[in-house]
Amino acid sequence: MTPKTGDPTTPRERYRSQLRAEIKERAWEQIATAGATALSLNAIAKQLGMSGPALYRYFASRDELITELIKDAYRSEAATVQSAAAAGADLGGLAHALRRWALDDPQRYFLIYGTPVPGYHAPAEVTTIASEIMAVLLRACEPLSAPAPTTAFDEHLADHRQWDGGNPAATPALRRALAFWSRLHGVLSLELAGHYAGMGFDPALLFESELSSLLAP
Amino acid sequence: MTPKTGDPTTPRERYRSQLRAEIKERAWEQIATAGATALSLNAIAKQLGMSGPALYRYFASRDELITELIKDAYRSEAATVQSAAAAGADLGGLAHALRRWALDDPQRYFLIYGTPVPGYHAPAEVTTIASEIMAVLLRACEPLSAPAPTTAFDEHLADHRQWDGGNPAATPALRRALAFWSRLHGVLSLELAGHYAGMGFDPALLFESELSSLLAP
DNA sequence: TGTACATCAGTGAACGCGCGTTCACTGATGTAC
DNA sequence: TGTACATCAGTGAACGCGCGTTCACTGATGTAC
Repeated sequence: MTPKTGDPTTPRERYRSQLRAEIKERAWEQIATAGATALSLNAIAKQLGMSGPALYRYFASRDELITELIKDAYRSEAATVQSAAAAGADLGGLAHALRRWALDDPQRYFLIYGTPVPGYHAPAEVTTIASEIMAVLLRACEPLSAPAPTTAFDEHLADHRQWDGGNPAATPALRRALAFWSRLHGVLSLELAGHYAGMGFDPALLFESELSSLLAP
Repeated sequence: MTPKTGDPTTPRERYRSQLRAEIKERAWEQIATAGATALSLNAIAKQLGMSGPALYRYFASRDELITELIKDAYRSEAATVQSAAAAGADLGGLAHALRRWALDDPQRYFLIYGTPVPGYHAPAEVTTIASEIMAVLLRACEPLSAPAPTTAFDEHLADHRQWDGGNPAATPALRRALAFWSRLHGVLSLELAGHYAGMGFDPALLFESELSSLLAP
């Protein structure tokens, strides 16, 4: 009957992880409102109706909180793409899932893909998750690979593929996955930052146009 | 002999604009080192060997300084693309010029294309410069437009082109310019933010690959 | 079931910091006669 | 050319602010016998 050590089901531990989650939620709200650099522990505490120092029971420092948020952002992106793939989505389906994920919370998107902070190094776990995401994209690219002429970039890739985790994919699939990833972020980052705003067309249609350029070249 | 009012050649005025320029230079150095949000007037003043309040002779506030830096960033991008075009560069030449411009100072790139600050609205001049840049890209796209089949996005663009300043370009050229712009920023933003870092291939070759996808589809 | 003790959440005061910005003032530079 | 005045750059003190973080402490919750 006695819970094992570390079992997260004792009342105290449930309360702890619940409050941790609540702190993160408020942090996301703040980031959405004023950007990640404006995130303040004291402000979060005030919103939760408690004093600033109380948060130190749950996060060792402001930096640890932000690191946790970054990890969560990566995890949610990975979960999005993985569950879409599990539901049988093809490359186009993944693209739409990723777009929805990005539009759902632009500041979460920018926490990963926005302006890098000089000197900041992401935790190791992030690299792992990023390559899991790439692996899903890569798998979705394989069935599309036609026997197209090999490019100079293909040859380069054949010699430099530290990133596919020993995936036996052909280099045309690698190239397509990289193009997919890049074009996707091209449209998304410009759209989310508002750079299409004055132009009057619907970014969704540009997204579709870029997507179709990837599905059958 | 008496200089006209506002003539920037009196010693005092030359000194003024020189010191303004020096302040901006230090500001760029700070941004490159610690990011734009860490920019501090007091720190700049200290680097220049003067007291903090002295800077208020040259900029009304921290916000005005940052706005000025953003404008300068846009101006330097426009100058880059315009002088390349004036030197006879085609679309590929413009792409390389833009890439060089971005790599030359990543934080300057991110000041324009990085994480947007919620609530911040760029000054009107910026919109003007942005559309000048697009106009150059558009002109470079026109000679490339083949009589390809019209897409759904083409039709949409035909009805929504507030952004080309009355340019009579055909919609295929518009579409190509938008794809060019988006793919360019896709590769550049991912590269400059270090997202290709763990992958081991040369981003320059991916850039070339993406570029060639635009030149002759 | 009740008592004695350990664990832990949260508080309030305090520290030191650096920030943007204002203000009255000094001293040098330029202008007018 | 020299004197009287206006302009303007830069200083140092000061204000108020909010930040992250530490520390000793209170009071509630859980644990052991």
